[in-house]
Amino acid sequence: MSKLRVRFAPSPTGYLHIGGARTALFNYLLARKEGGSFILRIEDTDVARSTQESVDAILQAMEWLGMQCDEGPVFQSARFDLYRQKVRQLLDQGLAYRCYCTAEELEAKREQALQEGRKPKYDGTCRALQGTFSERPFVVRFRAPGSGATTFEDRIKGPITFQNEELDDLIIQRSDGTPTYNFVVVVDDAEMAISLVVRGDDHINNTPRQILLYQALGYPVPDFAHVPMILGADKSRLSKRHGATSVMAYRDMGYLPEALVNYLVRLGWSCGDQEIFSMQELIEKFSLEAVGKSASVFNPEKLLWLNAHYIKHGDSQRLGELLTGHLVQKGIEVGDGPAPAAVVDALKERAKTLLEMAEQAACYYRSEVVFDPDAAAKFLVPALGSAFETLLRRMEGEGDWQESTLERAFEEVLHQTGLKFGKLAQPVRVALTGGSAGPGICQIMVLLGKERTLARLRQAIGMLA
RNA sequence: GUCCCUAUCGUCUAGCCCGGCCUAGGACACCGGCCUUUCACGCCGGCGACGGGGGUUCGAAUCCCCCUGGGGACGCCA
Repeated sequence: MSKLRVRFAPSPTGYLHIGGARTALFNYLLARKEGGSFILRIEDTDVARSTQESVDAILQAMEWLGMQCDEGPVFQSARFDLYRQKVRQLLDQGLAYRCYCTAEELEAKREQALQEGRKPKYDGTCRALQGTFSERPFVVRFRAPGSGATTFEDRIKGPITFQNEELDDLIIQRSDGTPTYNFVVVVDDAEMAISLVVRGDDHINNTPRQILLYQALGYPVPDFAHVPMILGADKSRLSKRHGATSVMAYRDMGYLPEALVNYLVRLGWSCGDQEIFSMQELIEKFSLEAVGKSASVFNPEKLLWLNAHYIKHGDSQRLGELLTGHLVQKGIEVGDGPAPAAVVDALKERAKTLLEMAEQAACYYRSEVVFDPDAAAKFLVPALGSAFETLLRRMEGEGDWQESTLERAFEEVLHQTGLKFGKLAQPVRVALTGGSAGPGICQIMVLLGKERTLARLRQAIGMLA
């Protein structure tokens, strides 16, 4: 059996979409599992809409997700000679013909057909034109068979058949001389020896036309696997109005790539009851046989849960570096504050995203405490004045600033003041962080360090008076 | 309108191919409880589905047909 060759072929007309990322992932996983090749091809035949920024954005997103390709990126815009030659070949063999109908005429016919309830396919006006030369601009159409049927065995959906009469003579070369998608995708997949095409199931309708083209060009037909779409909560095609659809937007919102990868692959694919998969495990366990046939709804809540899981179990050092990035984004310098990794250790249980964690972490780095008005009003009450004084004095004299020691010191203060733990801890938490939620009170003091802890205690005493 | 795909809890899904083990399993969310120094984490429990109708069969979530619902395509976009 020959080696598996798969590809991901995005068009550079925007950022990498969540759906595209999942398709790419399926391809990547298969290639790695089978020891095959994963090829990246940039489909930029629409010169007007393709941009370098989009190419960069796609590359960046793929790298972030951890997918590296074995070949490419191959740019279709650099292969126009090849396509032109193939168009020539079909023309010479009479398998394609020139069509002089204008875009306006076609549009009018299409609308009329749709209105009359007919299928809006090309009526074949220029099909029989022979040896007629005209100076008018023309497109090249593929001469599709008008009868018979085209069948293929989809690796996910099973056998699919189309009656050829449903297909029309599609345009393979535009009037400006550039080739169109359905043509180049066939030429490239064949020339690049792609053995399996894994793509979104919105391409199912294109498949029979493409198979006909493979045959006309004398190429072997590859296997196909059409992956179901991702829908929004209202079951319509996933779009911006359902939330972020850009892969990189998730990074900016504080998601970990492993969480997105895990979520995306599990969406439409499963392996028993297992929910958590590392990339390595996915490579071992992924298979097209276990991919579902129906579309699935994108569920942000579950992605969030996975993200929380990976934050909880991730390496603190690495997470600390990522957290620093988010802190800087918020205009907060980490310079003289606690080590980010230590902050991560204190907060990893209570943040679902790194962005959330950055918000919770801000108070350990800012020089000024930002008080939550409700919390301050409730806990920073005058009656606590003397207890705070006692605590301040005890802490001023503490030479061993670490959690276990501070806990003993705190206990002493409780004993002296006769207060229950919660009665003092909560107000102190507000004094130290500005809010009423967070890590253990002594853990906070350690993060803050002696100097800042004392300063904030003094500030609070000032507020109580 | 035509063609194609599809159909198990609100959502992701297991089971379906090889009918009985399914009084349909897991996960997210939600609700309740436990733990607790706050917020979380964690743990325990609960709620909750085979779209409808016909067949086939001793027996169907599982096989067949129809209907309905949902999605996609019908571009000189990809």
